Amino acid sequence: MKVYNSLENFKYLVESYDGKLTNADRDLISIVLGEPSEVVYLSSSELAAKANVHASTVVRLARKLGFKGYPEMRNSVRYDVDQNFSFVNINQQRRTSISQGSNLTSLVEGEIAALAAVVSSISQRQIDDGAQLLANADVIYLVGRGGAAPLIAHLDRRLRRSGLRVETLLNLQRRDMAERLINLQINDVVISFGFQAPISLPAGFKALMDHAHLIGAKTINIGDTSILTVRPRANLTLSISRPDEGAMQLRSGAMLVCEALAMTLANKNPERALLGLESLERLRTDMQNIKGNL
Amino acid sequence: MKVYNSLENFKYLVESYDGKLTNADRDLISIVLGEPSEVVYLSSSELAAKANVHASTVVRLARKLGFKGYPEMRNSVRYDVDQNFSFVNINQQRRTSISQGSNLTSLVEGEIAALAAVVSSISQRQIDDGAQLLANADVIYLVGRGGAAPLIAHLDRRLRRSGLRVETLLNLQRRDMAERLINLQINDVVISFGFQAPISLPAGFKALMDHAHLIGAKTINIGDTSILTVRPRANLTLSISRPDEGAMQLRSGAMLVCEALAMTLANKNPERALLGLESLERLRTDMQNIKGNL
DNA sequence: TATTTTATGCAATATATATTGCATTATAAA
DNA sequence: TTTATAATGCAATATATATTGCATAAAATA
Repeated sequence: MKVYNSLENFKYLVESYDGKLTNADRDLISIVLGEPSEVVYLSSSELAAKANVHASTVVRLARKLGFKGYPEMRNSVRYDVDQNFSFVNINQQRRTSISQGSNLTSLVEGEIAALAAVVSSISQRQIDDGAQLLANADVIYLVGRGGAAPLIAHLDRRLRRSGLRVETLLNLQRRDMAERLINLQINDVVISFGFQAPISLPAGFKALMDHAHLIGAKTINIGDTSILTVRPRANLTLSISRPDEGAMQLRSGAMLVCEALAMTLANKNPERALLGLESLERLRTDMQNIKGNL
Repeated sequence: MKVYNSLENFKYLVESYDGKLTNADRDLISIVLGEPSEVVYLSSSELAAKANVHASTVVRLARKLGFKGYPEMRNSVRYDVDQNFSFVNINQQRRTSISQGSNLTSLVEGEIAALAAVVSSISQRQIDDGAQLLANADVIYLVGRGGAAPLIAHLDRRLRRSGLRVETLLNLQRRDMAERLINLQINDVVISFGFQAPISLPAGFKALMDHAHLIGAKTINIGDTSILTVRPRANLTLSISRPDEGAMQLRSGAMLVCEALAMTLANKNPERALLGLESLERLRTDMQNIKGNL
């Protein structure tokens, strides 16, 4: 994208324009300055209509102000508008720095932007729905491949502590997967993770989903935006979009969504969670009496 | 301007689309969802170029999703973008969800604060030092208990891809730990994780450190601020402080530090990293020839 | 593997957008 | 008011963007 310097700022150009500006020009300018975020989407004739002038006048104004034509003027306005939204700015900064070495600061900035993006891609409602599914679950299966391992490790631990029964199916091949899913029941839930689908979906994903649907077990898909495109669909799909899709190995956004699920769930039935912790404690003590630290 | 109802939300349309979405579609969709505020300004062919597909594919995707053509789809995205980036909306979401259990937005805010804190608790210098230690390593041992599992899973994967030999020692008891560490050599590195020390240190942590120092292996400790208090000290200690110390289960900050280490390392000896990826690729192919998807 | 079905890129075409010459109208100066 | 000057709209043209039929390539299926 072309980088405009401050001298190309639309308002500045109008202010410092030396020649005469007609009434038609004034009308146009006041529309551009008054509702720039609308104008960025308008064609020359649309803008002209808004000001009750002819498209050619729009083009001529752009010329007057030093642009090559109307599209160039509109780009300038677009740039001005985008500047006002700091989000966009952060994203740009990150993209440029990501290509270089590691650099802790830029990494932090990037992840912060990724987390900020979570709010716009997932709604609280979806989290609540997910937690409800889990709350009713008998056994929860966590299915995924390599990149999802940290997510699965985290969710596994959190769910167990909430007193739930969890089975993790990590990096399994089709046949092993089938073997492990043979006991899938109607009240179970399958959470599968996938990034950059269809590359990193669990092996035999389609069969897995079909089987779950047949049995009547609920399914949840968690991943980046590519998870939206896989079929058959899960009962609930949580897709986390991030600005630099694919570039980054970290799944901070997805991790956070998992945590939100776990937290909401723990809040939902605190008795069960307490029970889970108690039995964990008991188990610990018992183990300790047998041998050393757990 | 046309008012779109929620049913026209781009993401919703993708999610609820019944037919098949191809890889080209996926690429396009992930660009649209990943950087919507760029996409709103793009023509069909510009968007196509970004996804390395042909403009016609863009038009056809728009049709698939129920739009009359590309311009209509772009309008929908424009509407989505305008909605999401308006501060009003964000505030609304916060207000409605704050009354309920977990609250995604506040979770996001908390994690963002935690990440921001990383920069002030860890220096680039420490990351570089850590990467240097790892670069010289023969075998890298990752040692930790429950809460560190996601961190270890992530680092394990990343380091292997950089062509390093990794041993993970997760949730082991003293005797098993001893067994696994019997081969520790002078050129090896032990990374141990601990949070809320001394509670969640690996079992037999002290013995582990003593042994490593005796052998001459390097040691790195990663954890929250409590890791600073354990003795004996590691050669390098990376302690990540977070504002709400202890309250949170997520180790986003620590995860980020691990990623920074991995990235710096990968940058340090790209040849080795390439080698790692190559042999991974070869292994994959070989496995595939034997049976199904890996 | 062979065969069918589906998706894709290319190139031709259609449509939308932008620009310009010219006639007309509005504005400014005498 | 008259005349000169400039601005505007109109319609023609140029350019950019979008769409579609068709041949080929890729994927799914048998």
